[in-house]
Amino acid sequence: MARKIGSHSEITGPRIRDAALRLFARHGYAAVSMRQIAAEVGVQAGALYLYTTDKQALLFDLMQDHLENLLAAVAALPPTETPGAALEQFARFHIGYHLDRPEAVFIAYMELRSLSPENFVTIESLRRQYEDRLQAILLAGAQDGTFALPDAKMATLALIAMLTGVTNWYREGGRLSRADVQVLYADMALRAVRKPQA
Amino acid sequence: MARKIGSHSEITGPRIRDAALRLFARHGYAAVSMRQIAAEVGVQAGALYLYTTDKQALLFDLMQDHLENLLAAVAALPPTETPGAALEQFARFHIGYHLDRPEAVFIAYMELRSLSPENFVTIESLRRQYEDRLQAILLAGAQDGTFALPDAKMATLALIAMLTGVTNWYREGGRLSRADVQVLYADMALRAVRKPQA
DNA sequence: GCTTGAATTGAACAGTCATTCATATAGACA
DNA sequence: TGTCTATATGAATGACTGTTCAATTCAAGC
Repeated sequence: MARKIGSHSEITGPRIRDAALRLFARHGYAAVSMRQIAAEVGVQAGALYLYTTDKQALLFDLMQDHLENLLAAVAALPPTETPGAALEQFARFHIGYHLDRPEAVFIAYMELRSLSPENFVTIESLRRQYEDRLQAILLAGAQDGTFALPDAKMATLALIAMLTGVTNWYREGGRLSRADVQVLYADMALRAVRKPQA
Repeated sequence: MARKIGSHSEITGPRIRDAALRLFARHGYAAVSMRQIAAEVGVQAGALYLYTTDKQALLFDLMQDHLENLLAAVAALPPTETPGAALEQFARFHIGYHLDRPEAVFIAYMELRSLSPENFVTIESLRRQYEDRLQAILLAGAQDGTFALPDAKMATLALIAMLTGVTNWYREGGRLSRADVQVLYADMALRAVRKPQA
């Protein structure tokens, strides 16, 4: 059989990426075979190679797309008046964006070790760009006295770890709503770095 | 060749577990073959099966041992006077213990999905027992007014994610010493949950 | 109706996988 | 010195791996 009705490149391509995203997130890159991905799409394994050069490229493209979208989204946030407001905005954005894409987030943080060395460099640089946005907020707040930070880099990584951790347990329809979680995490983040009242 | 000088069960067994721990942490359970583990130990793949029933049991035993040791260690901490002191002690313990065993920690948090369903239940229960210790501290502090916690369970998970994140970036001999990191993280954890001065 | 070409198949390739087992070895004990 | 046995080998098993490619199918354009 060849081209079926409604089964063109524009459809199969995204479906392959969707399936790979889901399977990589659930079982891990190494544990997923090209045949499994193909089966999920309803296609033979050979057909995947019309849409990706190899398995590694499939992973890399997923991670790169995710991080570039993340960077574009954070860059499009409206300007804020104070470092405190900026941190709150960042925390809420981070939580919201990550809760919308748990699989992509999971892969981007967990499958770094599955990348080839060259691909790792590229992805790591994107990830650092994102971290730098938070770090800039923290540094601005340290300068104007809003925040008390013995070490800005460490605080950045600590906050990102805390905020990203939400994807480990949050379940739609659970006890807490998305808005609840956004408010509570933003609040914890602020308290963790804000200078105590003198 | 058979038994070499100084190569008995009591030596080979631990060496296999060490090699598996290191390789699983670096490349992931699915990406590591029994032959790689055997090669690391300097033995043929078949010999591994004198020490483990299969690859899954190897992973499970590593995780179970780690978590049981962790629980025993946290249970042996000296008693504290106040919830604030307890949280500080817990944070410092968590950081210190985890920095000492980055590989075991990494595996215990990352390879949950590689466990068989029955094994997952066992490991998940151990993990929850540990989280419950932190949650008990937070609840005690909420009760006596030390902490301000809209949601204790969420705060527990947020703090653990933050504290555990240290293993992602800490490197021996880097800019910050272990003691630095312990102090700074404990401080951030306390500030994140302590009731603001009225 | 015929040709073109994109989309897909399905078989094949050369490895690697976890696991098993008959066989061999060497240290311990008699 | 000879036997026993824990320890290990290395070959074999059958299944699965990522990837390639000639052959096939079918929708669209003339």
